[in-house]
Amino acid sequence: MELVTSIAEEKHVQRGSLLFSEGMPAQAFYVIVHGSAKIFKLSPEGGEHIVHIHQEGELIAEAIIFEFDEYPAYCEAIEDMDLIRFPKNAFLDILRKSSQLTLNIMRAYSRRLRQLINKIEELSLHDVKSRLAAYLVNNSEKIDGSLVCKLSVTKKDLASVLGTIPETLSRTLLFFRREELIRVSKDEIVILDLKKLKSIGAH
Amino acid sequence: MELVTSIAEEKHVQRGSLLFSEGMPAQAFYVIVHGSAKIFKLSPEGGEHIVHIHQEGELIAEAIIFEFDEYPAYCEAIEDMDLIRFPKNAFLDILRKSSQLTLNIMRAYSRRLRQLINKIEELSLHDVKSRLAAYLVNNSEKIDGSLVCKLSVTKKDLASVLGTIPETLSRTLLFFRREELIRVSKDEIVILDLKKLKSIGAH
DNA sequence: TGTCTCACTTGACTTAAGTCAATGTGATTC
DNA sequence: GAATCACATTGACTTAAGTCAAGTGAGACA
Repeated sequence: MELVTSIAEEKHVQRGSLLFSEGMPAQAFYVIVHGSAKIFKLSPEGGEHIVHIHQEGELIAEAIIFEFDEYPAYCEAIEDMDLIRFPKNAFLDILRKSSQLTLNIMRAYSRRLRQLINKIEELSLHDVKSRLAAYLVNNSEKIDGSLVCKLSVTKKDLASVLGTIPETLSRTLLFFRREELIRVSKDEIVILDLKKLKSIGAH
Repeated sequence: MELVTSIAEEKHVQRGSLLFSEGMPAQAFYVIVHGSAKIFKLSPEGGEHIVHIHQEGELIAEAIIFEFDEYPAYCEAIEDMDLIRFPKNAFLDILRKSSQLTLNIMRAYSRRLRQLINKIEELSLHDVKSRLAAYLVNNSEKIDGSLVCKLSVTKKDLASVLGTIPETLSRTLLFFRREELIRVSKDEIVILDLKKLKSIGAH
């Protein structure tokens, strides 16, 4: 583990700028010390689709260790980020010797795999109403008696995470509001009827 | 590696029967020696969505090594299968000692991750026409001068792989036929205009 | 050989969700 | 405080793709 620290470098990325672009030579992966970032793909028409949003403490692009010569997507800072950078080749050398470390990374892989499989299930099996309902249920926390879903990203980004567009998200939120399932304020959504949301989320 | 062989067991599964079901205790993962299988999820209405189709030589459910106590999806044999079964706990013990093996497994993980990310991109960024076109382009092989996509699965299953339904697949194939991009026979599709298909696939 | 059963196809209809366009809102900057 | 800019909302319209239903074709099995 000391070896790992010895190859690590600090890095800072400002909100709105790219950590890497799709197609760039992939020479390093990162851990977020502070801040957040979105991983996204661009459609030929320029529409972006967010594959994942990374928060503090998470690994970014660790898949490049084995598989990729180029980054397979874009990564843009949502907030200013402090990062630790791990050069790929130096890291691989260490991996060959260590064992517990590889186990930890594999655990991270497994988790990511599960998330992706769930996401595929959502996209192909459920409509936007269900996807939003499931998101709200899974991302809410109890704050003095009521369930609240903090909007850590803009609605535009949330739409992209859900595999839709801002207009549709807006309309779906409106629908939920009219049904009195939620109450929406600037940066949070209060859940009024968890049971109904859950049943919509399960479709 | 001899250790690994020592914990392995043979297993046979007949076409149409389940290797495991979603929610079953996950005590082992498998390698396909012969045959093929589909990994799928069920919607509440009973519709199935195929997440992946595994062929000879591939690992099945290796993600359960770390992450899952229960299988996260269904697995059904498409053809009769000969398998090698690896009990999870015995395998984990070996992993802790070996290093090259973990590297190989991680490489498999990375590959799977990339496939899933591509699939998410496809589902959320592209329509059925593009998805089918991309599938045909990526799954065809040159057989005496002409590009052919062997249908190793039924059209029903192919539809599910593409995140759609048989009716829509049928119509889309009809559309491609009318445009003279492909010629469809019982169990294979001949590609007549690769360039146009590619441009549709890229959307 | 017929019939049973699937897989597949095709048609008519419906609908979820996207596009385009207009307008509103809230934060930042000069 | 006015101006700007991106995000957000809402309306009118379009369309891809799903549902439902009817019909075709081909292999399996008695």
